[in-house]
Amino acid sequence: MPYTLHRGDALSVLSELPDASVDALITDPPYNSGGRTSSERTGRTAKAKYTAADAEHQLANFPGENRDQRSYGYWLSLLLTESYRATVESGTALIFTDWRQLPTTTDALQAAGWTWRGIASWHKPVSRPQKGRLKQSCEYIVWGTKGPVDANRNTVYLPGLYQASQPRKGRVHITQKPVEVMQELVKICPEAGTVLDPFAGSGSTGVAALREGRQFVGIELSDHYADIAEQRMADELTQDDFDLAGPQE
Amino acid sequence: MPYTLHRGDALSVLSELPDASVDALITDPPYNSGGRTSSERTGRTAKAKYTAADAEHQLANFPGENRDQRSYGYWLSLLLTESYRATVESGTALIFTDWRQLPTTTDALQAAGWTWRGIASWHKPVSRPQKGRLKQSCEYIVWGTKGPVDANRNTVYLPGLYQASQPRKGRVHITQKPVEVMQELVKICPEAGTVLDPFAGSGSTGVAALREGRQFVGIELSDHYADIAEQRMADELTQDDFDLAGPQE
DNA sequence: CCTTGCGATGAATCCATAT
DNA sequence: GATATGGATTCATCGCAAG
Repeated sequence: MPYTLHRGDALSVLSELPDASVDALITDPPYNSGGRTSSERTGRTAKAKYTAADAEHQLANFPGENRDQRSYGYWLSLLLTESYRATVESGTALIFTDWRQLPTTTDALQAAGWTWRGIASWHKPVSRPQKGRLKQSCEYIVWGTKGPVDANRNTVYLPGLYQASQPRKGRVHITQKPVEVMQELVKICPEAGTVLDPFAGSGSTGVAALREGRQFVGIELSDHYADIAEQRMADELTQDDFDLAGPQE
Repeated sequence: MPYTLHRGDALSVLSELPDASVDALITDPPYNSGGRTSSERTGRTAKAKYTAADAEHQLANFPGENRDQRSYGYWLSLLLTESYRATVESGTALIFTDWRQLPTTTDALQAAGWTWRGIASWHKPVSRPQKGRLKQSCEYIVWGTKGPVDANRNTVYLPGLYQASQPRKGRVHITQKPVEVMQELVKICPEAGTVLDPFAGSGSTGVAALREGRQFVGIELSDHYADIAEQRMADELTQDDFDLAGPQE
């Protein structure tokens, strides 16, 4: 089976993963931002913060959006420390973040022992303009490695800017990432290596990993989203088998 | 005269500017990054750090690249504090930075009293790819305001991503910014308002401000670059007059 | 005027060697 | 042992000249 999906809290499950068992950590943790005051950030649900009041979709809420600034940094450090342990030498971490949490994320990454290597941008062409302001049309991918970069182990050349709109049709998660972007990013993991995503959500990272011939280990707390992720990954494999065998006559 | 160029150290000259005399701070300070060890960062010239070993151009060096990490943050805070004082209420700051100094820049901005509002990206299509890595193809624009955003004062909608290559033809500064990008950015300053750039360099911000009908106050330490900036801005005005009057017959 | 081809370049990063 | 210097890497893009 090229993928495993654990159900439970990210930190608890991570602590049970064996040392040096994955090649790349690629994840999109809850941002705990989206609000000017502490109470706006911590007292509201993800859905209230990240979806417009007039949005008509009925996407499910997700947990883990109630930390204040300090505890967010602390919690993220713990998480990245456990992930570091589970990653092989010269393995890579790619962490999605928004502008507000970017400095905290680079701090937490380094606090956890990773060598910070840079920032890439994900540009979302469809985003709301605001009068008298610069549009917040990018999210950011903070990346680093466990020790030195091994150019023999990983021979791809990846871009520093990814452009794609959030999925609209068939979207099942509020902050779902486009699979085409994730497919590019999983190439940072050596072929047939293992990608870890402790916040699997609706499973886009897993789908992308499978499509690119990587193994996948995911963790998801919410049963609602874990069910969706399992289904999407299973469909992906069936589709692959179909492609390989061709239609039966 | 729609522009003024002071020659001297940014901090010293800033301290002599009157309170609330400019509408927007738009600048590209020296980054003091580039290098893994302290001595690599502080002991080498800008040219040694930021130009490829095989480059054939002979652009002049620029000063101010010898601060270590802590003093960079301290110095930038002082600078942004003085700029804050010189800026009107609801005025805007746009500060260029690279990935390494981005967290320090957001800290310094806030330490100086500005309200941090976001990050925009400048994507440079021409940048060196590297094996096993994500390309560093973006620089970042950290932006904030002095107090609340006043949407009546400033009615433009600005993008969050700017794509343009560094000037190639006629480039005079190692880190010269494309005028078309700066022309977009100066629109954050109300029409006929004043843009301040304490690191004027070869004067691209000034040229952009003049083209967009904004006043400009610049500061530049190096006489070499101050001469170039004066010339470029003077040419810009002559060109404008020419455009307005049409060719003489 | 448009197309093709060639050459130069990058706010980079790292390793090997010298001091 | 820490720091300084030199050289190799790599490709999308852009300027320019030729066709």
